[in-house]
Amino acid sequence: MPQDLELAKLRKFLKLSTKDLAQALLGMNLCHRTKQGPIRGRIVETEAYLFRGDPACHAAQGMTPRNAPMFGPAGRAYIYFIYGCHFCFNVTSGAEGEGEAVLIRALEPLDGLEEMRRRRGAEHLDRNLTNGPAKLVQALGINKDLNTACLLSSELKLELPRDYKALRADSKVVSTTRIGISSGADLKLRFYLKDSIYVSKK
DNA sequence: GTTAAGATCTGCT
DNA sequence: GCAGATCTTAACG
Repeated sequence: MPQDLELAKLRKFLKLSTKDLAQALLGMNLCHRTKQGPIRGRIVETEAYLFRGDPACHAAQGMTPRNAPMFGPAGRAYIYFIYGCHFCFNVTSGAEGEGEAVLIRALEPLDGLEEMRRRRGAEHLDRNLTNGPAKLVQALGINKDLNTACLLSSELKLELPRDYKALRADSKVVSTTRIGISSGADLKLRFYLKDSIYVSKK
């Protein structure tokens, strides 16, 4: 697909509501172009965090220095540090001024597997390289410098694969409650591709 | 200035 | 299955 057409389609996706975008992102690719070559994975699991009615959202109490990217335009990176040792990566979403984002929770490794293994340290099964929000950040070499980066034009990009439509036609999307939160625990805002073996948890 | 909680992962039992 | 690692953020005094 010509690049400008792909960009136009991606921009359309970014106008979706956060909940719809969280589902639409399943089957898209995330690619980090590093000095060691591209590291790429297909998104298989996401969670939506909403500005209104969602106490688990980082932006639920309004804008702070940390969550400011969530209030900016859709399609940027929101990267934060958690538990003293991990980073998580989100795609900002929703209208400007509304603090919303989609947490990317798991990828299916596609390219740069050697580099992923190196970055993850130990000898890992392929499915253990990127089946968790902090794991995929580590595998792709995403760092805080990429916070607020545009995901259509920076070294870290969303891609619409050629087989996106076909893949989505074949794959069922499951929605469940989100992982690792205590407030807003009843909201079914986690989505994953049903048959993927690369999700963080069934 | 101090404090408590946190959208996790790993290794050990 | 559970505890420990490890530190930023934001709320509170």
